[in-house]
Amino acid sequence: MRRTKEEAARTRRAIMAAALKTFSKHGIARTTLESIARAAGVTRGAVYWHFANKRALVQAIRDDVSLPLIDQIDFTLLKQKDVPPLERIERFLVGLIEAVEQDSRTRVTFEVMSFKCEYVDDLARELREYSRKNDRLRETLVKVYTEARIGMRKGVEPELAALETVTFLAGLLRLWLMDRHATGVRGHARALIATHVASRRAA
Amino acid sequence: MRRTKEEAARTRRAIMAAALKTFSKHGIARTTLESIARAAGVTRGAVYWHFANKRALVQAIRDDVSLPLIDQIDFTLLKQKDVPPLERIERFLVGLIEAVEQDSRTRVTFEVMSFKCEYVDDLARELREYSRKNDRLRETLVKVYTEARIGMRKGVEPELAALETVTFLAGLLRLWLMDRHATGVRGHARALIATHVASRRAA
DNA sequence: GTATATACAATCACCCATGTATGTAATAGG
DNA sequence: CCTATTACATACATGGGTGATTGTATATAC
Repeated sequence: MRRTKEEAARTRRAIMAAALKTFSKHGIARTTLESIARAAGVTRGAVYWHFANKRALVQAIRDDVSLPLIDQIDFTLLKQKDVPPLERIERFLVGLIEAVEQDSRTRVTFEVMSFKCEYVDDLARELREYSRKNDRLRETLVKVYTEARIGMRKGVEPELAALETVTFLAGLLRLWLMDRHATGVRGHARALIATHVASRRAA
Repeated sequence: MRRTKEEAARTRRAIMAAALKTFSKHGIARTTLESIARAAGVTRGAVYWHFANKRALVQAIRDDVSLPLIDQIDFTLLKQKDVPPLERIERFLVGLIEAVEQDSRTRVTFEVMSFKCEYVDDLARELREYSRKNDRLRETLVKVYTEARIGMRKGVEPELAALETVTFLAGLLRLWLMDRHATGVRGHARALIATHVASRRAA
């Protein structure tokens, strides 16, 4: 029963959505392609048609949220020259939190990648990529902090400040995702970000 | 061939060591009890004798490093009343980094728990426990920061400062563990910690 | 209009991990 | 010195997932 190209694209998205949901419930490793297919209302044949294997599926889901996010990051940090640099950094951090707050697909994908994924064998390279992304972000932040140096406290080196912001972001995202009942970081994310950025500002 | 109690304890430790090594290579999910047994020079019978199943093994490995670490934390932060509070916090952070730097068992265990473990089904409670540990650490830090208030910059609330330190620590550990080739955070951990604590100090 | 590629479904063969049950030798306890 | 328990090894039963193959109806291209 061959479907229209449009219908095929829809089943592809349905498989990805079902996979994400199942990954979130049972983790990537314990999720079988059969269960994904069932959740998507298709058979394993369809899954294997659209994706070579589970790893390719994971990759597709991952890219689906991370690629547009990266574009947005570069835009916020580098292109908005009319916004003062420190405020650009604050907006960037707030923007990321808002992304996971508002878009459930982004949030759940991050949850899966953070807590329900074993970075091993073939997936180990994903971790290295993540590391490189962090490094590129750090370099970008160095530029922005250098640009902002006039309004910053003395003794704050752009390199260290950038590294600390990357560190802060990594921890913030992790704790935000872990705080399911909003008793900890979730309620204070914006205040935390404000404090973090404010600690660079000159008095 | 029944062994002495001492020998039995040794095989138990050998199994845990072999398991940790294999978990680190292939992740928890893809590691079979058979491969652990082989790596430890025993059979699956021995593994099942000492541990009910894989989950119990993971739990044992985890507790083996985290329990003594927690004791040390409380001591450093609360008992050392002769050390000024902000310095206690710095020592605490440095102490954790030194623990993962110097003890390979601690380091690899953290690596496995951070990047090679899916927190799902039965293991989901481990994540909640980790969350609670973070929360207790936050409360402890609130006390220390309150004690340190005299020497701190104005406008720095103990609650937010504590939350930010927990956030910083989570990110620091994660990035430190990810930085396998010591090109990023690993070389600057102490400087980062110093900067973080310094950002609370009054000028 | 027909051929071919598409978008799946259905079936098959295989391996592999788990849990449990049983065997066994030595040791610790009395 | 004797017995029950310990500390494993060995053997067995079972289920479940994967990848590949085959089948098939229908778009789509020509």
